[in-house]
Amino acid sequence: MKDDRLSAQAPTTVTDVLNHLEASSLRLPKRLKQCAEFTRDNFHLVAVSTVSEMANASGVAPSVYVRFCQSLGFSGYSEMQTLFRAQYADQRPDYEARIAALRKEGGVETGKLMGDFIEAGHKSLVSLTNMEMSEALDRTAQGLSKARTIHLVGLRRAFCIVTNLSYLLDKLGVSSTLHFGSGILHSSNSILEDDAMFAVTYSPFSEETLRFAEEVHKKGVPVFGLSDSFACPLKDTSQEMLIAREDEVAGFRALTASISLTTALAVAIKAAQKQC
Amino acid sequence: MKDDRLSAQAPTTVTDVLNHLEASSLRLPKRLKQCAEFTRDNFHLVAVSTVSEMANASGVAPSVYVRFCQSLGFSGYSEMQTLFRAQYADQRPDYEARIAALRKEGGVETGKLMGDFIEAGHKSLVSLTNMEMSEALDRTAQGLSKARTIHLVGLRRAFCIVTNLSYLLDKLGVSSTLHFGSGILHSSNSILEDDAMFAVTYSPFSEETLRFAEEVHKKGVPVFGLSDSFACPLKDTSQEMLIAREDEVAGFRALTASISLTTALAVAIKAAQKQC
DNA sequence: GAGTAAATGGAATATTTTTTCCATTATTCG
DNA sequence: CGAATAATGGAAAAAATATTCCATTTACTC
Repeated sequence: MKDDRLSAQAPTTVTDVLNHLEASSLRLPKRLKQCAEFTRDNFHLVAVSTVSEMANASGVAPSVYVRFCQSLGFSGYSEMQTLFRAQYADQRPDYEARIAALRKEGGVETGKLMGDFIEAGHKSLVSLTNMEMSEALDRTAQGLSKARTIHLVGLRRAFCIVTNLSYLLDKLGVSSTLHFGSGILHSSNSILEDDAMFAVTYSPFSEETLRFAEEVHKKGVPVFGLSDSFACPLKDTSQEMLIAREDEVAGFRALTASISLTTALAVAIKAAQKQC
Repeated sequence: MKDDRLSAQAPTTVTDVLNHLEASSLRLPKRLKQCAEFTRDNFHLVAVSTVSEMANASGVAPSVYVRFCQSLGFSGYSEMQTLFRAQYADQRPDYEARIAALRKEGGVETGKLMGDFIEAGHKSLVSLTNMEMSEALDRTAQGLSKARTIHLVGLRRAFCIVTNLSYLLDKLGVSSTLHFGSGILHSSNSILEDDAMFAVTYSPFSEETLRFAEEVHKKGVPVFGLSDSFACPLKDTSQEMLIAREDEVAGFRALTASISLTTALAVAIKAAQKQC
């Protein structure tokens, strides 16, 4: 608004928009400021909301929200929304065009790669969204919260997940033990009856993890599992099974859904402990 | 279509829809099958696309796509889209209502928690989407691909990320060393001039990681950094800096964006090596 | 404190999007 | 092979959504 040269041309990336909001929100009039603040804090809603929804949520009239978009340099809400929607779409024509330059300079088309992984991440998160999993997470948290110590097991790809869980539980003051390295099976003596186990394994499932879980299960210790598929044999030894289906890019799967799920799990365990 | 009782009432979760698609897609007529298949593979697009877009992408007329939605039990496309959009929105009225039951039974409101982390995940991924980061990732991959061995450093929260990267690089046949535990500083003798370092630290930044990176940098070894903020002191010692801003839920941050970014990085490094 | 400029909200309009309808084409079954 | 049923695509109608316009309010300047 202050600088017409800047606002005359629309931002070309989401980050541009956010930076712009950060910079200009101070000297904006009341209602436009409300738009700027709400949008800054909830920018992920632009792609899936109508102007009216954004305007209501910001506490302003739809016409004001449109004017807000225009003050950012867009022709209106639709144009801004298109930018925010672009990242979800397979076809990113604009994006592709801009990447072309990179490719010519001998780049490895990394931009496309990152876009693909981001898209896969969104997909993984969407498929994580469902009631049954919420309820399973709740029961898992309840079960694990009763344990004296939670034994964390996961090898190879899954190791990163239990590593993260171990850090979080430690920070939250929940007692846990991280099992790793070869010969984890031999450590089953250290697991007592009032403990619990959280085992993670992805397809192709780790024999070692499965056998460890089985052994512990036979001792009467409750086992809780996380995997990427319902076909995981952990379901036979687990009291409760969490599934995080991860979308793949060129044969590689980022653990996006798993890390969100287990972070939520850590907080839920703590919450469940507090309640007792 | 075959069973009117089933299709008469709309699915209430995204997973319901996907399961339904899985089950019924075989015996569907040609065009509806196209809709089912495209939607199954690209369900994340429903929230951000118009019928025409979905129809075009499926290779059918808009009217056919609407009929497809109706065959799933929805009144039309709009109703189906509302379901897919719900998970992005702060206000999940329907969802909340269903969770209420859980809460009463003494649950810890875990369902809400998981929803919050999923939403935060989407947000983190959205803010990761921008050109500059794509280009920085590309340069980082190029730089690291030239190293004899990549030294991975990250403590506490960041450890999970380097752990994952270590696994991926190993699987890809790229030489790397994972540094961990106390006294990592002493291991700097093992880092040679034609190596490179990838250091990860999140706010509040780990002194140990920063000093390690600095020391290695002084030896003339290229350092590449990943953090959650531009304020990270790693930028002074790093040749290139990657930023993954993570959204928080109740003071906790899931490493959603970081894990997507580093998974893409691993693949990009391999791609860069192949090219030389 | 009056006059001017900017900001605002609601209503009217324009545009886009969804949905229904129907004529045409394909498929199934006798 | 022909009749009946189902499926399809295009176009018209309906609905929802975005945008503009303007009267009113608010803030600022002198």
